[in-house]
Amino acid sequence: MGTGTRKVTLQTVADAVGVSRMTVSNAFSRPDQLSEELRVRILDAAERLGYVGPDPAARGLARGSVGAVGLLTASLRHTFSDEISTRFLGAIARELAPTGLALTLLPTAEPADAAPAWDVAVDGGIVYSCPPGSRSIERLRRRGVPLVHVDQPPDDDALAVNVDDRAGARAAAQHLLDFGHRRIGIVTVGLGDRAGVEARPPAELVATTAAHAPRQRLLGWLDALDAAGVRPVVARQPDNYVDTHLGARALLDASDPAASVDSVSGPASATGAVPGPRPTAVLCFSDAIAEGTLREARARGLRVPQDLSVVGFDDNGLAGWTDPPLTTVRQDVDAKGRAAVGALLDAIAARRVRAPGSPPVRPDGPPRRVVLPTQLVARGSTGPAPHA
Amino acid sequence: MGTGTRKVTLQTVADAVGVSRMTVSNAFSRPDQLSEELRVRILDAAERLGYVGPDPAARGLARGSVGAVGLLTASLRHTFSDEISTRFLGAIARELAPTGLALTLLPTAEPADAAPAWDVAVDGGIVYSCPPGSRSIERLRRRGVPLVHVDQPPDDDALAVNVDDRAGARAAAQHLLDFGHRRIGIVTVGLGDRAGVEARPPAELVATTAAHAPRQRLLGWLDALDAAGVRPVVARQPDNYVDTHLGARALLDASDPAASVDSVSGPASATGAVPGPRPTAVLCFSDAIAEGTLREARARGLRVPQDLSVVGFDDNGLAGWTDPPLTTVRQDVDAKGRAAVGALLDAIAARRVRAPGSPPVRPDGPPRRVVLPTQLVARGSTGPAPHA
DNA sequence: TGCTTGCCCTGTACCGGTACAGTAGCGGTT
DNA sequence: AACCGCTACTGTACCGGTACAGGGCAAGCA
Repeated sequence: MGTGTRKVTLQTVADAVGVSRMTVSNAFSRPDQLSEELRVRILDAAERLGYVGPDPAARGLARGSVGAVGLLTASLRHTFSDEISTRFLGAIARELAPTGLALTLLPTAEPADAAPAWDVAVDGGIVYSCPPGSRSIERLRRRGVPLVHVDQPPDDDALAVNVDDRAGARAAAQHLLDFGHRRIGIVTVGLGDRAGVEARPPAELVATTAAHAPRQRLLGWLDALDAAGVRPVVARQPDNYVDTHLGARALLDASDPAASVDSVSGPASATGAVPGPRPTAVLCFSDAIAEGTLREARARGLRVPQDLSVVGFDDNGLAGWTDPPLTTVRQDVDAKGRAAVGALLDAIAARRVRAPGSPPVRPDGPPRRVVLPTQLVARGSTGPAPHA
Repeated sequence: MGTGTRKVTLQTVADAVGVSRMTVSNAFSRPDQLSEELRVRILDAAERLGYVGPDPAARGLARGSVGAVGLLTASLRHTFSDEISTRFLGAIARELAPTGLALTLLPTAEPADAAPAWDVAVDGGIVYSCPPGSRSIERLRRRGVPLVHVDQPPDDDALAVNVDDRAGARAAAQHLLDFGHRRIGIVTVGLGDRAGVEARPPAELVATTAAHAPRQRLLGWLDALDAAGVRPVVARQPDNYVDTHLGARALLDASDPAASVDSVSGPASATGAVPGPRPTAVLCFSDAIAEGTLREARARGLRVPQDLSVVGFDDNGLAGWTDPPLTTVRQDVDAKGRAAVGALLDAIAARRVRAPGSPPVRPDGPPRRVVLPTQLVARGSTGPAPHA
């Protein structure tokens, strides 16, 4: 108990038992490398001396792997607010659990860049809804850490897991068209932080939308609408997880029942979105926004789906419980997590056999790229277009 | 490009530039230790050679800190399903972001104990709703890693952040009593995985409930109910995040309108919960369960609050949006996260000045222990007891 | 008896950095 | 000229482990 209590290390235990340091190491990390009897003796001595086990940092350095995978995501605030992101995280955690790997949430922000190049050791990384080219990602890539990109625009040869957002959105829009809707609104994100209605033409909106999912969904909606000659009214929904009705409010505010402009008249009016008759249906970026739209509709005395059809996206846990239950596009978030973790574990394993610090290129076969399907789930929030 | 491409390290760069290894290290980690001109030269050379920066594992070992804090939680599946846990995680992440520290989700499960003592390096840990005495926690504690316990039963001298669940629950129960309710149901978790009504006396239920929050809330409810001589009917809600109505269903199934037993008759009937008249009010462990209870009530044609009052707990994001809006007990999850991270950062800082591997005991002052208040939020889901 | 085999254990050589205590040079006092 | 205090860089000594290639020794086998 003197002041000179040096840190207890493998050596301390080795000396106490009278074996080599290596044997103590094996007692903890490779039980099959020594006799059971000696192992027990060592473990007892360790317990007695207060040795808790190999220091993870040192082990990580020596082994070249640390037992953790990183999650790179733009904003964690964001990630924990959105139900789909959260469920995705949960799926990852669930997949990782049996492997014993930890999940490290890496800060991508790098607030003051002056800060020391903070960097945490990981054996692999999942890049999720993260602006491509971020410095953290680049660093990991160059270091040869296996990365899996999820819901990201296709990068050069990188493992990727994506959802067929575009096809899902297309199906959603087609669903409305099949019901006879011709005046269709869109409420989506990624176009700015202030709610409002877009005057810009759709093509420009696509170009403006940087984030992957919003862009793909917009593309999908437009695929179907363009083919039908329908030009939608697009409203901006702020990236805000409580006021999910603001986009719908802007959309419905913009419609002037007195106006006679027919939005079916095609892409003629170059002025963009002008006040027109109220849409009879709304395509929403997410179920959360769709739910806000339902609230907004109710607040205005609009019946859903008689007066207004509403389509969501994701099929989150609430979609089936709203009133009316939400027609939406389902994505399998669990499958996404499974695929991501699976691919990552494969890549980590492959790296281990090949070379400890080998080049980041993958000479063998094409990079594994998964695209998960989406599926339209028709519920009660959509119905035939009302007679004009 | 030859096969002999050795790993690029500090030394590689040092040799290329013609300086000592230490100087290269400083160029990355302590820019003020060398002239700007040389630093630029070194950084350029590093870039050219493909050196990405100090290896985090090695740096962690040498520095004694890795730039990450751990989150120890019983089941991550659990943690990501519950909105309150999720928001707590978000709050932690938000607090951590400006510090540049990563958040590592440590697996507490240790499935096959035979697995190598998986252990990831962290500078500190937050223990959240985790069975006390878990091996991972114990290991970190003995290693001298600062830990903050959140929503955990008070441990021996450990930093702790708690919420005054008991007072909140007491207030909730008192609120019902003030409305004249005497037949009160409780739907809570932690009593088993099958929905049903408890026959055991309340005292035993308290003893059975191991998890901290469920126990404290139960204690709080009973504080008020006991004082009023009311004996509640307790229903078990499985720890299940989709079928949140099962507890309420069991509770309401158990009530037989024909029976004449009056639960106000005090703790006389030693047989425990017998079919009695339907409760006029329900105390729920969480808002999620309260929401399920609202659904169940509606499905049975019970009006809330005219026929049945419902109280939740937590004041989650949905509580204000249900129909009717939920009376609940608010806890400030953000404050909880802030307090936890604050205490942890203090402890980490304190450890650094004291000694790198000093004893885990804290000789100075009493351990910092925070208890955050709760607050009853009365909304529309509670009202006067109906006339019998 | 001699040779192989396999089990246990040990010695050496790293893993890739950082802390800390110098040392050299240099402009400026006294 | 001796002394001082700076700034800029260097050398050494770790940080606490693990991989891998032996080496001693008893059992198995011809």
